[in-house]
Amino acid sequence: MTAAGAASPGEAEPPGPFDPARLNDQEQARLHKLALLRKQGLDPYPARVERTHTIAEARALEPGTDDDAPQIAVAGRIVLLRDLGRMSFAQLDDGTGVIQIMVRRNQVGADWYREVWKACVDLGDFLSVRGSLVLTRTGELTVDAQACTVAGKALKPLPDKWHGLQDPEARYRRRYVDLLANPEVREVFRLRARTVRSIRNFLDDLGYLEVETPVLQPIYGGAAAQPFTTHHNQLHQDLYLRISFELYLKRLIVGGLDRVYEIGRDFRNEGVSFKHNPEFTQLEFYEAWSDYQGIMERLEAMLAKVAVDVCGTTEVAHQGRTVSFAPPFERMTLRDAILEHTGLDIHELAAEADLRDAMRARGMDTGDDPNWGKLVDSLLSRYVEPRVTNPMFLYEYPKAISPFAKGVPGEPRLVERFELFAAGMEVSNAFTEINDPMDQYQRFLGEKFLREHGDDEAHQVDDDFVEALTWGMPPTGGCGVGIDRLTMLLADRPNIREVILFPHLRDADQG
RNA sequence: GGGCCCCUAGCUCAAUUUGGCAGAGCAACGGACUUUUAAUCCGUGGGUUCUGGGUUCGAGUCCCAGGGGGCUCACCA
Repeated sequence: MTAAGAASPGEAEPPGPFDPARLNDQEQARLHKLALLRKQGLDPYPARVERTHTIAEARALEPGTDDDAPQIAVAGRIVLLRDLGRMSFAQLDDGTGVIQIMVRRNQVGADWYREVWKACVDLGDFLSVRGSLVLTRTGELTVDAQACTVAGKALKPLPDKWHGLQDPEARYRRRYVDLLANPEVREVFRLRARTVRSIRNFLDDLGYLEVETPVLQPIYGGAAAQPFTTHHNQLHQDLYLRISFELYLKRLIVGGLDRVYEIGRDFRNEGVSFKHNPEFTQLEFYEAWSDYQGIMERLEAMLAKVAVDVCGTTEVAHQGRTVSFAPPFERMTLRDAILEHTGLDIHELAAEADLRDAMRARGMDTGDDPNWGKLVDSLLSRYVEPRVTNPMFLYEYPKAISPFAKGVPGEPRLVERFELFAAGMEVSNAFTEINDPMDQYQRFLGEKFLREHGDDEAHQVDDDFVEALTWGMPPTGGCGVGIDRLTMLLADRPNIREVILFPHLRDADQG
């Protein structure tokens, strides 16, 4: 860091976070112990300490007695501490596991035991312990300490050792406390990482190329959503944070990269809910010489493999239900699904006024939906989506809400598109991509019309993308998958904030 | 954004129904204990009851306003 005294801190320095007046009794006690360690010439924050084995490695060793016991050094955070006269038991956690240590006065020396161990070491501190790996009388694998070193003093008390940290707000705002106090939370994020790795392996093995496309975009598109806006000062250019990768990935298909995918962050300037965070992680993959049927099979195979890689089975427990990722997934047209759940036939009710009247006649709220497509979308998300448990493909979508999907031959109102639903959520959205530049241009004009008539999620015209298509694009299928939601499913979490390390929250400042 | 619920010690929670000394467990501090397993036992300290107003002799509790969070509806993926 900066040279000491560079800013000439004097007595006028504000007290800061270590002002005893701002600390509770426990924090003051720890601060005092920190000073006590230093007074004894011990560094509470050494750069390195002895460690021969991770705790997981140590647990795999065969313990001994006396002379034949393995001599090891482990290190970790003290998560449990029991004093027992002139000895103590503690448990260390290093992220690979937990192991018990035994600190005996006769072994470590009476002075050290009294002046350091009893006087300065707290629950929550990091510690390095060298000693023999033995079994205690009750058969617990234990490091019988010969020597200990404080490896990182904690100045805050640990949350309740039994209940951990429960308050959701505290858990999200200080995720590090959540992670250190609630080991099962660490597992969620390990599972999330395995999920992403499994997806990468699946696509890589199929010859897909992983790419990265711009997050800052002059024209946003590829989904129906409101963007975050930002500005490039030097270039005097307004920019948007991407709401999807779609239009850039398809430019790569034009360029001859026949199988591409990207895993990254999308940003949508909209409400938050149990399944919505303003920034979220999306997978999009595009495959030339495929179509929405081919993509359906790809996705089915991918999710079945991911479920097995991550959960060891295709039958995944989620919130008291079982979600089966065993292929083939159920397939149903969107029309049939809506018909089944609402009794409304969107093919018959093909005019906005007719559909709106029919919905109102059934007491359904059609409030803010500005057009026919949005009404269909409402029926789907309100009456179909919540009722789907096992993965189900709904296919053949209205052209009116699908500006990038190719039309179904002979069905002027339908496009070759599907969405995958599971556990009451939309998990994926895919279609046969439009490769006819004139068709795409007409779709953009249609979006422009909607935009001018009150649909502020309708697309901007992206002339540059249309031009890309004029250079020729092969028949292509493409797909987007919500990684956070998939993780919710696989990790059996009820809420997207449980699978995002630092979910978005309001400012904590008080007014 | 709407509706409902919540915010009390470092943590987990009581006390709110019916306004009357703000409590327990863990953690901390002092003590006992050399094989514990959420160790046990004895003792001690610890509070801006989210914030600001109001009603009242008296407010954690009732009323108003604000902040944050949760659930839910709307919207989106």
